[in-house]
Amino acid sequence: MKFEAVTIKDIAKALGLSTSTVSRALRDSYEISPETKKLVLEYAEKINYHPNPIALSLKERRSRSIGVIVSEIANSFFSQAIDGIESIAYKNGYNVIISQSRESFDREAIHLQYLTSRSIDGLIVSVAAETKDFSHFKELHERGMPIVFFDRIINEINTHKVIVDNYLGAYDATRYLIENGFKHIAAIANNEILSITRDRLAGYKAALADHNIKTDDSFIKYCEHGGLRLEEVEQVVTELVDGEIKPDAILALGDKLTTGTLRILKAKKFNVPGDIGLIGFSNSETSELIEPPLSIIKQPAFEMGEIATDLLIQLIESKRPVTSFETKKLAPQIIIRESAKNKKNYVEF
Amino acid sequence: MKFEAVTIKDIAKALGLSTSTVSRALRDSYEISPETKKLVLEYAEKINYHPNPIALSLKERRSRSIGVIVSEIANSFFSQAIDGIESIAYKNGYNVIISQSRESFDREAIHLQYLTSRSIDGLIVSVAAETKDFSHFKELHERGMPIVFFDRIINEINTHKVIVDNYLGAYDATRYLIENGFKHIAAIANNEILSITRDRLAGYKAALADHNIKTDDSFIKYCEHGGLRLEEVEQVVTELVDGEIKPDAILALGDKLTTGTLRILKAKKFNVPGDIGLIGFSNSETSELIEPPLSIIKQPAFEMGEIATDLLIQLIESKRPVTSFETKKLAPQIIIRESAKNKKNYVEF
DNA sequence: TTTTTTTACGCAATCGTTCCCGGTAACCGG
DNA sequence: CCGGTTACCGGGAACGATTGCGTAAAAAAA
Repeated sequence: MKFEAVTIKDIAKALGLSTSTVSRALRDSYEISPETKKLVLEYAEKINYHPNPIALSLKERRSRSIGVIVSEIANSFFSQAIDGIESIAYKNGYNVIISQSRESFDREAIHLQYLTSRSIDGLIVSVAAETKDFSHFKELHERGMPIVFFDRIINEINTHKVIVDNYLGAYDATRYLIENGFKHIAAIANNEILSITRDRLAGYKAALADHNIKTDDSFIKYCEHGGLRLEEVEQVVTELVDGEIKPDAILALGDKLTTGTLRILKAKKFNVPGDIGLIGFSNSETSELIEPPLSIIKQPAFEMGEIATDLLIQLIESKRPVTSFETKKLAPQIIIRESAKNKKNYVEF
Repeated sequence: MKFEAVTIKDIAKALGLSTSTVSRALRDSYEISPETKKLVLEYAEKINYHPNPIALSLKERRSRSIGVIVSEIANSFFSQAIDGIESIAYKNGYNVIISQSRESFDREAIHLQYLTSRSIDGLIVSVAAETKDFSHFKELHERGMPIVFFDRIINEINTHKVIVDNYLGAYDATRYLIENGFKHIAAIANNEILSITRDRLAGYKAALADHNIKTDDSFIKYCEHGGLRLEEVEQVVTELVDGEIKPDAILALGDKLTTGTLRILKAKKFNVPGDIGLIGFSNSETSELIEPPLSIIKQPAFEMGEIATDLLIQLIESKRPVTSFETKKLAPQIIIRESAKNKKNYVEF
């Protein structure tokens, strides 16, 4: 399984030069005569020479590759974000190594270990739903690994972060529901410890409070694995609709939770929004094709990936240690469709 | 931005041994005494030594990474396939470098160039819709690069391939439509040159022929970019519904085409399946939530990714040149829902 | 005790590049 | 003609790991 072999040595030998000269000629050094440069360049072109990136990595002690850890690739939000990551990385000559935690702490730790042992230059992470202990990230960060968090961030680690205004997204969505006549609004959230859960629930509660609605803790449900398993969504939805006070609307605080909730509501033969209104965070490409057309809080996933990667590459390529970090907060996009419209305003598609 | 530095030399120095001895001790060579081994192993463990994969790659002339080229990551089919690829690659200690052609021939060629210059050990490809000239793949393959094609394959190159039975999928879907009373079935396909287009259209035509329905060429429409741009879908759908004979059902032969067609039909206020029935290839996670619940021909994307990766790794790690190749053909899954049900059998969800 | 065989380790080359030192011309001013 | 630039180029040591070969000391055989 040999594959090509043309190295700087081959050029040197063929042209009767030393490897140093060839190397310098290729890098356009001033101490090489124009004629020699031309000679080398032309010959290199002719035999289709390409510098061996592995040898370069070894020499420069950098791999020009960045690691990415997300919960799952086959999720609209993350695949769009990866799209953004990949595009910026490519522009800067980096490649991207992706791994999936599937919301599991153990898998996350293993992949983290694996990635660092593969000598990556930096890391982009959206933490797993299960993760409550951040010491593995912390230790790595303290040892000097550039890390950028996005979406699900960690306050305990001081580095660049990229998020949407989760508070605002949840606040506005909740406000919309209230202003459209929904009175009993339940929330289905991810794991309680997650940054996005905290921020989004805060927005939800604030909107209720601002409209003089008392927050009912039994109206807030958590899914440990972020709805990765439909059973947990079924569990909490069942609890909600079987409770003494049935909600008339649900705010779903995660991609999988939004479609999952709709799935369960449909299975239980509830009319949405007739019986229960629904709005949720989602980056699904087909949200408007869904029945009923889904009201969503959409994150600029592609852009988030781009920004995170830009920040990471800045970190990696910075000459002196970076001490001041920023948290980029982008605006979510709220799209109201039938699933969150009040019965009296409801129009058939 | 220094990050760790513990090498075999550090161990050697600390223990007063030579690097060769340390290396051999770590690899459990028989020529090292048990005591020395223990010493080295324990110290390595203590200072958290990990072999530098880049140095290894240089020495062994292999990078343990595989390249993947797909049209876009943020597409259910491909993200599921990548999921499968990633899982097998990870199990075998490979990492995966992903790039997107976005159906463009030029981007595909550039990425191919980039990937090979990054010294990958092998390649998994689903070719871009635009690609009519396969010489870049051919040349690479002839120079010894292991390649596995999946989904959109190239007959001209003799290597492992992984596909679904596209003929069967299209045949059965068409047959279903016919048997349910649809008479004028149009097909919307990808670029004409694509393997999946050829196979799927062949299945479509065969089903029509087997039911004594004449194939009408004006009923077959092509989208150069596989529906990546909604305009091209709009264009062909418009042509179909404005034609002298309006189809009463549409078979969409690609992920983006299926949802795209539905989008356009809805925009044009057509009732599906009342006015026009619809079935298509799709791996969308939300197909049953869509209005109307979408009938789909689903590919085992994850499994395809797994198999392709398995085959590729076999190729890479084979001692002697592989000369006999196989084309794995998996069964598509046909899921019939309301969008393809005849009016008279149609039941409201 | 001497010779042979093991045992256990070190030296140095290698993978493809870069880059620090030199070194050798040619050239120039005085 | 000589010292000093300048322009060009080569040698060889890295980067981190593996590995063939050589060899000292210890163990076994004679």
